Amino acid sequence: MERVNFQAIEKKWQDKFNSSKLHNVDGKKFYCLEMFPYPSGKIHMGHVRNYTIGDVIARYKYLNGFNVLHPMGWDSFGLPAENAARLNNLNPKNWTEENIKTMKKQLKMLGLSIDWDLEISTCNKDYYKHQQELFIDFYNQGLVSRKETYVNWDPIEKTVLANEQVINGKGWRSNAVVERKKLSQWFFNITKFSDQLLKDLETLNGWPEKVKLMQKNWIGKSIGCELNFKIKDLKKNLRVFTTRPDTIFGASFIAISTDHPISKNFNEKTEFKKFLIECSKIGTTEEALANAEKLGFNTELFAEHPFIKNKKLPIYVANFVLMDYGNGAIFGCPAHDQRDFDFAKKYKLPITKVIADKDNPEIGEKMKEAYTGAGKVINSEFLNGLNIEEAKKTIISKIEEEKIGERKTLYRLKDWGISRQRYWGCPIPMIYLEDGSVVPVDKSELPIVLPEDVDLNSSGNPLDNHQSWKKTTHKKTGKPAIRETDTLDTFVDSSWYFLRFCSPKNEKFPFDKKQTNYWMPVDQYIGGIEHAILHLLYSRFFMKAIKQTNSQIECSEPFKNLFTQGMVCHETYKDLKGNWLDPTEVEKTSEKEARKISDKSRVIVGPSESMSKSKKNTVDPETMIKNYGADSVRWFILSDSPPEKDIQWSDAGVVSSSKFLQKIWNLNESILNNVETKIDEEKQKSFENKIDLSVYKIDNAINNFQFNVAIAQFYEIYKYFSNSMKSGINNKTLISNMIKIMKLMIPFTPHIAYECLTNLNCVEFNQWPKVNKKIIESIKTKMVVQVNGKTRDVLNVDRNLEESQVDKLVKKSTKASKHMSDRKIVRTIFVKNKIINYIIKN
RNA sequence: GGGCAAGUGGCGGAAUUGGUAUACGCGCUGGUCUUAGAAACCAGUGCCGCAAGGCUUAAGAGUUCGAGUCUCUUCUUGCCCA
Repeated sequence: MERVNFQAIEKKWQDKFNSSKLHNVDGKKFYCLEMFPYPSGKIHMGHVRNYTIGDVIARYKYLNGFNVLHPMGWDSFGLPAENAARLNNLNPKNWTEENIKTMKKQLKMLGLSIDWDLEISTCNKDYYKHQQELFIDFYNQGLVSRKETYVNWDPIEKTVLANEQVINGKGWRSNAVVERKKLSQWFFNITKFSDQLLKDLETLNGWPEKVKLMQKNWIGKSIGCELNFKIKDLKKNLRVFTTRPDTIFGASFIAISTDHPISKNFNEKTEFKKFLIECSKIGTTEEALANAEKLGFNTELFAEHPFIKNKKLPIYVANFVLMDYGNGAIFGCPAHDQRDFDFAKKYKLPITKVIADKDNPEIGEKMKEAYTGAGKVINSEFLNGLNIEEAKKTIISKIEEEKIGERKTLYRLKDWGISRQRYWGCPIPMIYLEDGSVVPVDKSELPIVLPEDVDLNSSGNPLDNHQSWKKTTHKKTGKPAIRETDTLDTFVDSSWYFLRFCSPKNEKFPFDKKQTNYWMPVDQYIGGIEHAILHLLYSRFFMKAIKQTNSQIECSEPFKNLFTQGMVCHETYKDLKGNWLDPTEVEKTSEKEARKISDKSRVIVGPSESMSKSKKNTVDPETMIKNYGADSVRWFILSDSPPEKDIQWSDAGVVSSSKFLQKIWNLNESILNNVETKIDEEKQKSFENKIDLSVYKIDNAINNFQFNVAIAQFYEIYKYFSNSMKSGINNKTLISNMIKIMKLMIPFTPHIAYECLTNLNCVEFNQWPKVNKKIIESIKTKMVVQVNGKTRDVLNVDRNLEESQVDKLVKKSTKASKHMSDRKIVRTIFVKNKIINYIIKN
């Protein structure tokens, strides 16, 4: 048999793929989109997985008559370009463009069905010009604001990070401990859409529940109320927010944040200064505060309980109260909040139980921990006997009645800080006038182009250092002005790229309304779970903000269906000195053992982890494609695990994929050279039925994103097909059924599939085999025969037989009847086409 | 600490959604071919048992004619949030 020349076949078909589109003009539209890559240099296996999954869907939909949009672009602004440029003394633009060139070539090697005419790159001024326009639109709609705030300052990247970019108190990219710094920053007012972003999650039926839940928690809606506590000594009211107004009778102290205005009164006291130093040692993240020991400073002030006469609550400044949530003040109810409980124990404050706990009757100081479960209200005068929800309603009405507070909904979601003190990003189109006011630049002056002659080696923001670029004039007045030198967070770039793909060449507008309304929303979006919150939430915000600024856009949710694929993992290797080793430096000697190829020294085999450069456990896709062919790589990455789960990369797996494709190739060859034996009508019919059943199963599997299951079907059908070759089936039938199978393979391994189809003289390639439901209905089915719930026989019967017919067949078979012998049948359970179960008595 | 997933052979995993548990692939074992190896092909491969048969989906209980699937308890792992 001839060996497949993967490289030659792939080259031939890729030339065709690159100039063809998945357009069926009469078909229903289908927008298939994978998260676009950051052009870091080379593609990695994660990209291969992501884009292969997308390609299967795009090709599948196309073959089924859909008019498919399948674009690709580059998320090309960002810090790595700046860092790399500095290291190599290059311009970030050149570095980025080189990477794009390489990666585009690599993506093409995979045989993806991408329409490269739609390619966009966010660092291109043709793209960011429109982004600046959108920024101005948002500004005019009141969706942009400038605020002086504490920011998360990354000391390594020398930039501001969004809250979401701080992970465990460290920068998401640099891993440096984040500092607190006060700066004036630009914000998108995403919180104006908090409720809508939350509510519309319910309409996203095609999203994984997990992602929706994560977004819901991130938005963090909590319903509660604000209420005033009188402080007699200061002749002031202290306003607190609580989600548990039902526990008001259990209040035993008040705690305020260190940044609360009242705390400022103690700034001069040495005791308080000491306390502040103690607090600052703990750090600023919510996590650190939650885990830290609860610390308090007694102000020796007292607040009056609003419902218990003469009850005075001591006011503490506490380290676990945050100024930017609610009002920076809470009432402490130790019996029903663990933090309050810890605090009360430490400062010997009273603990009053106001919700009955059936399982733990202890009260007061005898309680071992706070009780946060359900129960009836006790010790609470007019609230007694109510459940928590009823009590909340009652107490809030009472509070509103007495005009000491009101119902209030609070969100955890914060406005989106978008200012970055970096060079390689989209310039913010704002200017500062001499009178101190800040205005947008005139739209006719867009784009505000990034200068290329910048000094990246001096410290600080290169744009701020660029004197001639900074200086400009205000178009309206002709007066001198200074440009904003911050650039936009790169998450802004990726928050609307999917809209730009609908009309990427439109010079006048960010997007053509007609095209956008036709293609949007994205029918299938595919990407990593790591973007479950940030990117997806920002994109949803953008869609809503754009709909608000542009009434002609109809879409309000950008992604109809979302699929989040798992990561690609590989074993990790270390030498005896503890240095990471690349898989290419290592040879496996057994399941758990390996040695270094160079000096045969022992290698420590570590657990399989997500591929990363730092652990050196990466596998280069290009090498794999060159060794085994793109189809083999695609086949393997789809076959070994369900796409939503992590996959273990295995070289043996790719080898076996490529072997299987070779077998498919051989099977095609032998069909073409087959010498017919005597035709057996019966066998021929059951052969055709079996293939039809496979069409159905594979079609089903693709629809459910079970590519691994679909591929298992291909293995089965291959075995069946090659075993049936010599058993009385005519050549015409063999060829027409092989054509069906090859068409089914197009989405998975397009090159070899199209090549085989050509060899089989297939006329119409691009049509998915019809799932023949009638034939599937007529195929014999297996009937399970059980006695007392235990399977005793399996009968191959016609479909839709009635109980009596099946019963006759069972009685004929000895296998099952011997288990019943002469014993009495008490009951028979019959499920059509599935099972018959006899219940017998001894 | 809270929330959400998940736990099936030596490994990755499948199970028509309550109806034959272990499909398919990897690995392993034996065989054919070959001077040898590789490749290819054939057969076997959950456990106990000569067999008939019995047992088996993290552990334990429950619902059901029937449970990997539903309910409860416990354990373990992963992810997210704090």
